[in-house]
Amino acid sequence: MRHEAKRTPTDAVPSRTSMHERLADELREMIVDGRLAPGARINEAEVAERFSVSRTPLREALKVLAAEGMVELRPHSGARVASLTTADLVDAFRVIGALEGLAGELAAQRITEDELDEVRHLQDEMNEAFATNDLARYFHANQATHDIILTAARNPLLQKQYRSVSGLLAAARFRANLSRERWAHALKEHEVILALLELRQSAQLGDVLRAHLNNKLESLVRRTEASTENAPPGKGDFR
Amino acid sequence: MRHEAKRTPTDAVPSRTSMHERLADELREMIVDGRLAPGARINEAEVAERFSVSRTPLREALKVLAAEGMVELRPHSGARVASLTTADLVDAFRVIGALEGLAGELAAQRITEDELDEVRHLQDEMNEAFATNDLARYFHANQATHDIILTAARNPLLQKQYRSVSGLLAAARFRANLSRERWAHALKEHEVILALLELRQSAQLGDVLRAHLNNKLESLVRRTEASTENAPPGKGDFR
DNA sequence: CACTATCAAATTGAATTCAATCTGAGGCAA
DNA sequence: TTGCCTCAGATTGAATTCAATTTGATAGTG
Repeated sequence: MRHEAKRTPTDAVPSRTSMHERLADELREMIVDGRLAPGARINEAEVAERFSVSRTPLREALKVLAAEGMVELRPHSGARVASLTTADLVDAFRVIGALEGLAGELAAQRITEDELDEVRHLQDEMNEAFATNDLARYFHANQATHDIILTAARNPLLQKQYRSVSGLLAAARFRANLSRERWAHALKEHEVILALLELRQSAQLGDVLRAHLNNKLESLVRRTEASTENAPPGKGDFR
Repeated sequence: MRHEAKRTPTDAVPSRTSMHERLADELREMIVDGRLAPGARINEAEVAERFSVSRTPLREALKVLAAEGMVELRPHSGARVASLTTADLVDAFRVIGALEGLAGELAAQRITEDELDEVRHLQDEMNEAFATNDLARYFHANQATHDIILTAARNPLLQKQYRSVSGLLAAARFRANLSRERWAHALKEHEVILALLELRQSAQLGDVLRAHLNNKLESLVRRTEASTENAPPGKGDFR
């Protein structure tokens, strides 16, 4: 029955998502993009004040982030942005590898022609980035590619798990600073990935993606075993 | 008989873990073992009353469980125990497969002799269970085996992710009711698993475990495509 | 000087209170 | 009857309040 549509005052009305969810999203973003550094203390009163909410929904958000591993909660002490040890990083890489392998297997079966086109385009972009030595652009196109694969897998749970772990890695400010050599190698790997997607070789793509991530891991380990760098504590604190 | 000077120790002592954590654990357990059925409504006041706490920590626990996918929160309506569609089940199985494959790869490299002994013992137990047609005992030994593998992988993040997804499956009351034939097949697979663990064939074990899970998935799909069974709503509600 | 004990201020944990929204039973008109 | 409307009670969402614990500064002691 058609009744006169109610007004939907989009900005006067309390958003349709709950407070704690928006807070969790916002904080997660701040952690992932580095505005909140690993180890940084999170003072409930301060953050609540900054977001103009009470501590109640903020604490709910912190609990969720703690469950995701983004923050550490110590009883009666506060919440801190999680700071991963090198071992944690390696663990996370392995899990990401397994998940990305599965994503590849599924994507090879399910990717659409449109999505394949996007991947091809991103492939070109990565090559250009390599030619012009534009690392940032390469990283961007690289991540976009993996994102398409993840989407093409059509498995929401996989997406959630992947993004969760990938967020942890991003928060750790891990940056695979490529040698020119490894960069070229990665490009080759991406060619294979695209080819296998086009050929819809599910199992092989899974293997290649697992290997791809393993390579990244190896280079990470090699780099880290020399320099044990820690994020300067207190940086990015809320106070 | 002496009168108790204090309340029962269990609820008087300020436990080391926070309230919301214990609540989340308790509720998760209730969901996983079926005391709370999929789709069951969770009334905050009732549950809070039952656990003798205020709604505040309970709501925190519910948020965490929602993030894990164990409950669904609808704004201003209540929380319900998540009820997975068949598609969700398939998705979860695939993710579990990927994670278990990784666990196998790592376990093959890291399992201790003691742990191997445990696996051997459980192997015997599974065989006996098969001989005596004791399904419950088989399931138990089977899960214990996978648990050892997961432990032997020495990757806490992997463990967390695995348990999270595996909890979802358990909550869905999925039960691989084995035909005698598939049961025998599964036993064979377990022999291979043990052998590869002993031989420390990492990659092969990964493949076998992924295949093992895929087989389970296939049998699930085959069974489900005939009968679309839904849990009776309202069963196991808190009210 | 190093080390410990102490205690007020700061901070977190949880209960209570208040506000917003939903649900469902009954009334009413077609 | 059937369908819609209304409104009170139930329920959830968030703020506030109160209690418990930690922290850090300070003073005292060997």
